[in-house]
Amino acid sequence: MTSRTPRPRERGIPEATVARLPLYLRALHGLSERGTPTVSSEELASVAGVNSAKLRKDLSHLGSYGTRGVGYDVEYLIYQISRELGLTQDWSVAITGAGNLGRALANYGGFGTRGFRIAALLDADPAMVGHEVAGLQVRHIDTLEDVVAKENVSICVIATPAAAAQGVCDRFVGAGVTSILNFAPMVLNVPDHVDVRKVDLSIELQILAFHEQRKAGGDKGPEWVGALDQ
Amino acid sequence: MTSRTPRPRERGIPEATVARLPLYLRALHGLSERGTPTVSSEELASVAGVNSAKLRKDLSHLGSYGTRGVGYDVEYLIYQISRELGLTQDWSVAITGAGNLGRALANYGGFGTRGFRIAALLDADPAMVGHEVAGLQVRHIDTLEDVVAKENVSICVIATPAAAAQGVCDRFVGAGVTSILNFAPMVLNVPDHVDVRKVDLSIELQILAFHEQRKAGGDKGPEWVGALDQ
DNA sequence: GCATGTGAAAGGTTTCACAGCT
DNA sequence: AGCTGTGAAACCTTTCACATGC
Repeated sequence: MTSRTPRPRERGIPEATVARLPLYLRALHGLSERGTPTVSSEELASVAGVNSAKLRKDLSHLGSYGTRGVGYDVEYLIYQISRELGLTQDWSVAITGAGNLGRALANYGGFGTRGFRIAALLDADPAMVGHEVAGLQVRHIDTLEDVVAKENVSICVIATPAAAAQGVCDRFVGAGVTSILNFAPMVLNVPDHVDVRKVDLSIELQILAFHEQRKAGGDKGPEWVGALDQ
Repeated sequence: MTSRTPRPRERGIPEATVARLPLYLRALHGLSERGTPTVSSEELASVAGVNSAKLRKDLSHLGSYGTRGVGYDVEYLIYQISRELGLTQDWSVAITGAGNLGRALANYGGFGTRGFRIAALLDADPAMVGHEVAGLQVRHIDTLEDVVAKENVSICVIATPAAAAQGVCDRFVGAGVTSILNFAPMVLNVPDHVDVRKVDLSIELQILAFHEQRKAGGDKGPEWVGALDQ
């Protein structure tokens, strides 16, 4: 606990901003492919689905990369955001669970592109081992520590059944992995220095159900709950 | 449209709270299965992975469902949260895209359980139509409007390639759907009264990469502060 | 005694509106 | 003129700490 932060005066980019940078990056790649040289905060914000004040404030945390009266240079901004996110290097990712979801993730195109490399797809089922998925041979979970060490894995994806998730997580953490993306519907227990992000389908559905119920119930006069920024 | 059960504070549950209610619900179901009759905010918070002050504040927005000096009745709280989230009724869900991801979602157990029913799995590929996935026959996307009307679909899941997502989205919105869960890596354009939530793998990875870079980039000091708290 | 429920404080995020630069 | 970058205001979320009630 007590993370004192003695002095590391890192450039503190707000979490909310970090979470939106990938969105801007994607929008910029789209503009880049269309050959657009510069873009205003208004245009970029519109493509990314946020408002322009928020976009400008977000970008201001990275530095002054725009030109007043003109806008932002698309390629330059792509580079700066990529660098900030750590995408100018490649990250090795190990996926655990070669079921429907694991295979879907392995096949996901955007996965293997810029910044990430799938180092391995692991599964506990011997019958699954050796099968080829997305150009990778499924390896047995027993090789986890080997894979992490040899492939220099620093990010892992857990796509196992809930019952197996904590065990797999512990092994990854023991092997030195400090970033985990968890698709299993459960809360993972990890030491403080490990980052966990979770993606939970049923939670998303339940949140939608809540708002849907509000709309259907439409009693008094409170206006729409409306879709906020995506 | 008739008399409703008067609720203490039906109005204005904060978004942040709504997003955590499913977490509490899952923790409570776990306790319920183990036969636990009551639980304190401290215990429940620990299982759900939040701190107790936050949990109490969250629950206070639903009403006063605890007993001072004792805690919360597990079954009663499950009911109250379920009702608040709109899970005491069943919601029909249509999934579009019978690729790897769509099949993974259709097979996802927690999906078909409490509160949600998969009404249809749609795909644009004629070769895919008719195949059985998770006890459902894949139907052609042309039947979208039919399915929404006949099955009373109010929530849809988009698991198509990015290029097809906006078109599918427009058709769902045109058919009257007002809640969308989007897995395609793009920003959907919808009218204000439609709710969109997005799940984006590459965004999650990029956020992890950002933090991973921070860890690696800081001074070399191994700040293994490994406090197994919580 | 003990744990909830809640004002108040602290911290974070979004929006506003305009100064400042091109 | 046009658009960025940014203090300040408004708003939202989390945490604190303790009065309240079983």
